[in-house]
Amino acid sequence: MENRLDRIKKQLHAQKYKLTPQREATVRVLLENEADHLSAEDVYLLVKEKAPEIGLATVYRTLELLTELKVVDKINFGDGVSRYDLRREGAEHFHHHLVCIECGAVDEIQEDLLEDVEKIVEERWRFKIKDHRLTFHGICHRCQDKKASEQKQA
Amino acid sequence: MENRLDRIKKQLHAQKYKLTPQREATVRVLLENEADHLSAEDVYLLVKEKAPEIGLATVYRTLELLTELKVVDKINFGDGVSRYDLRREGAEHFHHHLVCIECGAVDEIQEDLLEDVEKIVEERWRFKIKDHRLTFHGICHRCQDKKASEQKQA
DNA sequence: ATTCATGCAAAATCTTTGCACTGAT
DNA sequence: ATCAGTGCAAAGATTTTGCATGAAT
Repeated sequence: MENRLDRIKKQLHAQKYKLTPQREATVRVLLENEADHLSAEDVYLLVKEKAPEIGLATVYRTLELLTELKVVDKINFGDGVSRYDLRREGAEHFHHHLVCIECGAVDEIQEDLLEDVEKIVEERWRFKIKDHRLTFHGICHRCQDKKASEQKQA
Repeated sequence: MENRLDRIKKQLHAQKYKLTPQREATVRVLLENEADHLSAEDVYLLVKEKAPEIGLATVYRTLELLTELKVVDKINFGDGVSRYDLRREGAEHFHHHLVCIECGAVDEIQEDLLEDVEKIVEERWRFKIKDHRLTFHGICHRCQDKKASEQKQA
């Protein structure tokens, strides 16, 4: 964990930004909640637990900065808010998401899976791909199981 | 064009909704600007040209209704606004988008391309896919050409 | 009459901005 | 002394909601 924080610190320094206590607290929250997909408000509340003096605007500014540096990716699942997701280290591309329309859970797919598709798109549409967003909406395995056992009950 | 309007009318009636003049004007705007990716505000301004008495709230309510009926898809390219995109008739899945980070143009890919990927996701993650969103961010062929000719100039 | 839909304005959200202030170089 | 970074409050932008009115059955 410390390693990743240090690495992020270096990324900031490389662009002449400082890792202030507020920024560090924000990054720590992101690292500690990597599996979640926190909104700015979510991050704010979590940071506030450890550093109560921080302002929401600072969180927004930090998240914007981290997005610029590609430390996090800003995503939108269609509810009204932006969410922030840490990039995995060494990940070439942004990972994909599975959004469950029953329970709202968001699972991640780290595998690329799009290599072939991207090759086709680059060739056939002559489009130079820099980034992508892929989200599937459907029913997660947990909700499928739950339904199946409910069927059995009846 | 009339055919599609009629078909949408039937979809509304099937769910006990009426195609009011305001809704019809909104649908017409969507049909006439199918290539674009209009925000609610965009739609509102275009509808207003033909039916100046319409209110913005009605446009929002109509777009929400059309989204529910899967006549349009609501998408978000990361700027702060939702955009509304007509589903192609007979299209099994929502189409994909190419967003140019230079000029902002949004091109569409009607081809599915994801069949193999979806099969893998359904099997390996046991996720029942109902819908998807795939957007590539990069440089469109027009901007690539522009850059190339500028290079030649210099 | 009843019901659904509308227009308008107000409210609710989410996000950004202005500004005075602080802290590190 | 400078300058990036911060907190707070205000402003902005987008979207939703309440309510009186209007249209259609």
